[in-house]
Amino acid sequence: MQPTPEKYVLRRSSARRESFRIDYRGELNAAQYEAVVNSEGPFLVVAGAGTGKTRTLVYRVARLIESGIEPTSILLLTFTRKAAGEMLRRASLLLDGRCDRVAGGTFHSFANTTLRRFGRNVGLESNFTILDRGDAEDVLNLLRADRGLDRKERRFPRKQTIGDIISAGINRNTPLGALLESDYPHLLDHEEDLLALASAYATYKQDRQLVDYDDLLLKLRQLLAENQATRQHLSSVHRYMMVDEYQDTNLLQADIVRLLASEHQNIMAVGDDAQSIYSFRGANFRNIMDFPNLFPGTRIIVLEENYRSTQPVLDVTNAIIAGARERHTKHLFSKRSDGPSPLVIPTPTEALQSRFVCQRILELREEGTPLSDIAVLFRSSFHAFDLELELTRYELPFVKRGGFKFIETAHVKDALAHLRVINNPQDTVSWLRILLLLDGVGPRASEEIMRWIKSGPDVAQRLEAFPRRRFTLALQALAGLLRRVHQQREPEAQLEEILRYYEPLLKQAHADDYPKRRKDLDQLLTIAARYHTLEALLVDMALEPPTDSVGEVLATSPDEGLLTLSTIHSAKGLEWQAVFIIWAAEGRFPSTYSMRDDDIEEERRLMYVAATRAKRELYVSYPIHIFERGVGLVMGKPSRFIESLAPELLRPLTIVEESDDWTG
DNA sequence: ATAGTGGTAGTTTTT
DNA sequence: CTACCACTAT
Repeated sequence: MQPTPEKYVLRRSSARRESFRIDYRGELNAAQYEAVVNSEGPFLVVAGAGTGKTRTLVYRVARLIESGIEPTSILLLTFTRKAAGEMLRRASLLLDGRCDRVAGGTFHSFANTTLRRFGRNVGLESNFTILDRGDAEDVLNLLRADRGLDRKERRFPRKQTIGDIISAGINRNTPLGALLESDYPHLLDHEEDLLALASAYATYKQDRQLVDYDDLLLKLRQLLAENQATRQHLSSVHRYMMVDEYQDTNLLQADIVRLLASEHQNIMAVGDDAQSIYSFRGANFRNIMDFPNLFPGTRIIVLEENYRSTQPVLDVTNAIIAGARERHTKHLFSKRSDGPSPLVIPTPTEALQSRFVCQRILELREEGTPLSDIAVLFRSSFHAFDLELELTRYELPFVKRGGFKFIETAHVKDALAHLRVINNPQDTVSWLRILLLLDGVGPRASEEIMRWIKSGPDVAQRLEAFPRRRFTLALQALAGLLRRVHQQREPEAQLEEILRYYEPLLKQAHADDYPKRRKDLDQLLTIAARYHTLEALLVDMALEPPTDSVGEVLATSPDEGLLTLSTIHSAKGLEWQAVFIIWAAEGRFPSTYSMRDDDIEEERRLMYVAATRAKRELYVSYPIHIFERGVGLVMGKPSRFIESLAPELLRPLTIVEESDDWTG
């Protein structure tokens, strides 16, 4: 063991300290200030909802740069890339354009760029392909069939379940056997097959330069753990690290953080245990409390003054979280005491719930709240279907975030598959998609063709030379396409070639709804036009696919901003003047699928996240009569999270329909 | 080996 | 409602 030399830190002279352009002391409260001006060593900032967490991070970035630190040596890991971009944009406004040069993004996007550069050390070429969840399931399905597991007497779990299990094992750092015992005891019979399948899956990907979401993190950790030189290099490059939303990171991500900070320990984690809502991705709200164990000597800063919401709103959110089984760490308070009482609105039916929301939004707009400052939040994407129709009738323009992803529709995946094999000819997942589109080609023939093209360098040439006459015409057309695409430089032009080839196939397969699908492809073309390399396009489609879908009335009123409809998960970190939470009914929220103890606790935190999005007005509604498919009309019960709240906190509002006759 | 049909079970949240 | 399975006809 080498003795580590003791360090003596030279402080910046006070003359230098006076020269900061930003008045940090004046613009931040004491706790925020402490988090902003301390740059050396590990910090944990426990920041309640609306306590200026983002503000703190933004000012800290500015402060670091103003202190003379190279922007590129700062790494800001956030939950979405959008969040990182937003923060850096704000920092740039605050200070100057240097802030744009800060490295920022999600764990996954950071892993992606790092592995493209240094992945060779863990067996990855720079052109690896990222599999999304659907692709991963396709592979699992294939392997399951190969092993005859689909034909067993005792039914083997569905591909989605298999994917869940394998992914959970990785993200929770738990061996499959233990995981089955604790979470899937009914599948213990299949333990051996599942283990074999998991390892076959890993080999399959490794052999073809395929990487799923979990692999991005797994390989990055492996790289950092096994390759000392790379770890030291990366750690020295990223001398100042910040991790946002730490409560939603998992053990694998914690490992990565620990390794990345190994050279300097300059790491600030920011989060709120009460807002941990991603356990299905392996996050555990206790992880954030483990941070000081990961980094001995961690200083903890707690932000408790809420700047977002009025006290009446906070009283409700505090009451919601007070019902949690485990105590959380903070009690929020606000200086904004004025404001209307939050309301709970039982509506006779779902249709009336939608009408109530629309009508109240119209009133809010007349009272001067722009649509862009109003949001409707829900547990699950489909809860908003009825409301979407009603909003269209009321001509209220909206964006919907979360839920449906056009990237996952079959036709978009088909088109992208053609681009993907250009980038990585070993991408058999995409080859399979492409080949199955051809007339008379099924799984067997695809398999044969893929084997055939693998054994030669020029794919197009091999396709044309495939010996079975039956497929010659189709394969020649495909080969021609590949050649034309290769001649194009811009992703947009490449995609145009592909669509010219793919359109007839699409028309044939989906004669009925062809126009609708064609519109999605036009959308894809518009997106592709924003990119100048194929790789960048494909990476973004995998890691940050477009999730906003815009309501149809958009065209009529582009200027006045859009109302936001959002799942609560996608609303994380955002805020609005007025927030509606719909479908706050037992069975929907909490969802029927989340009735186990741990799950219920997370559902409660989810309700907390939803309610804390509101600055001033909060409306919680649920239908009394619910039409349940297959069952008929049932009585809706208010969500347990709001039912127990005192009427002084959450004032009940009764819906009365205007009667038709005016006689009386 | 593939394509088409008919019946049935499952139906959240996201990188 | 749709994705998935089993089955049948080509």
